[in-house]
Amino acid sequence: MKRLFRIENEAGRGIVSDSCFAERLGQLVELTRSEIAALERIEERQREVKRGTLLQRENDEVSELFVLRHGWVISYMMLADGSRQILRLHFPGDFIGTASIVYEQAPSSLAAITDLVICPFDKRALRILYDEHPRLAALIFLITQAEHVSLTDRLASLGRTSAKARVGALLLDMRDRLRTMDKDIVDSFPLKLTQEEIGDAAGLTGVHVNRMMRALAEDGLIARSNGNVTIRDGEALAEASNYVNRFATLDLSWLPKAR
Amino acid sequence: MKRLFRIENEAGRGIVSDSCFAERLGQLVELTRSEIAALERIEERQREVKRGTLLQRENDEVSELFVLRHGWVISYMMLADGSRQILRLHFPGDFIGTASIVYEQAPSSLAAITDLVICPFDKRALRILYDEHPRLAALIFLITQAEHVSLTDRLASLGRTSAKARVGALLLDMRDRLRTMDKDIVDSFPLKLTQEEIGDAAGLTGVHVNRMMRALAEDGLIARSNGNVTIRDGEALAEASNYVNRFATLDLSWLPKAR
DNA sequence: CGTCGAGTTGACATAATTCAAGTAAGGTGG
DNA sequence: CCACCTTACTTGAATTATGTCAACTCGACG
Repeated sequence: MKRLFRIENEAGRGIVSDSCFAERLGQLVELTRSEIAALERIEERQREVKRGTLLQRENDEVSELFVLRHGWVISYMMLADGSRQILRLHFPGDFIGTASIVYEQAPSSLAAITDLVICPFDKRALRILYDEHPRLAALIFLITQAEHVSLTDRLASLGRTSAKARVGALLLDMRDRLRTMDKDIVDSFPLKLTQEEIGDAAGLTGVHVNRMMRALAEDGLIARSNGNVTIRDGEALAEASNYVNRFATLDLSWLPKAR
Repeated sequence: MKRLFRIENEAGRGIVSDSCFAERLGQLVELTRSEIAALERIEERQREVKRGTLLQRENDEVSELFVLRHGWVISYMMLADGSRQILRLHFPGDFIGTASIVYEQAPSSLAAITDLVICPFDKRALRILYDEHPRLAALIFLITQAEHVSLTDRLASLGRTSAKARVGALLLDMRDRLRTMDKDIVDSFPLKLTQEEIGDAAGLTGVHVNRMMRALAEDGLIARSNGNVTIRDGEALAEASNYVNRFATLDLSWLPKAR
């Protein structure tokens, strides 16, 4: 039997239902029974995906978006000269593929960095939410707006900060976002990306990422050991990297009433 | 008497009502009478703003968003070292300040590059749209998603393209976006930004922007005369700058029915 | 007529890339 | 279980793109 009501677990999060969407949206507000039922109805069966798989290819037709349940995903664009820009790292709980809501052809590719579990959702189902569960539609809007602001921070990072700062900001962002879903993570986490991938995210070469991570380690700001990164002085690193954690305070006050 | 029905004017756009919002959303779909009435009800009186005014200051409390009716606005962030990243240029028809929907404190500043006319709108009114006019809420979502994809293109531009390409892409973006609202603009437009401002948008210094614009002119891709820019070979410039016009095709098929 | 902001240009400094070579680590087949 | 192969990481030297600093021009404006 599905658990339909919010239960506080040790992490302080509500476990709401088997639905990924309900799980994600339930982090922000307490969902009603009818909202949960609606989400379960429109959600397709969850799918397992092997590491390295391309979930979505740039310019291909798409009509699905996903909630990522387990694993890491990157979204990226390829440029004419063969270089790659990683637009976003996606962690468990994230909405992915939301750009396909607006375009029939995907503006970016999505690739599985690790084995995944994803929950697909046809974008046409959004209409049902807008018609019958306005609060859920508003929550999805709200999440995508927070993503927007986060992207804005990255733009400033690439446009106006040093290589060292860009790498530092990326690491802090990873730590904070992983921590929201997994309270076991405090300051250490497995860095599942290659240095080249970090470079493609930060607008640098892999070689230079290597030097910058070394430099950060020498400064005592981070430590590395067999694939794990530890933030040793988060305050100083945030200061040096111009990093702000945007996850603190979302304004939910304007949301419509639940139905 | 207000004109409530869509009328095709010489530019092929529907003139819908005195409401800025209705005007903007009416570009995408044919609005119903009740939708227009709802927009007019929640929209505050339009406001004139002098060039140079700060509409919104980073970290200040905000609860309004705007539609820009006339003039140019920039949104930007300041970094700790005093450098500035311009996040977005805003032209007539744009929604501005949408990030404040999610946060109580503004994540970025908004400044008037020219004299403006803006139409303010309290974010709490969004609730009314979600409750009573789902299609309008969905349209706003759709517009912000298109903005998101556009930001994504800029990220790739800053992260992975040369200074010349960044300046080229910025100029093409300006041309295309100005053209959507003003059909008189074909390939020439007044460049109301200083070279330093262009630099702050492209992640470059003003001095280097100067050199790159000169280089683009020498290549025959653009021409400049007393504050105006002309795109002389848009195809070649787009090619060289890795620029794609994303305005072509928004997918409206999933929108809920009008009320 | 003088001042001020913006654009222009040159010389020099520096950050990041490129190229190249070598090392460590993990996975696979015999 | 070892030998091999591949992939990622590391490091140095040379190169290039972009930034910095400083001086000069030009036009707008009071």
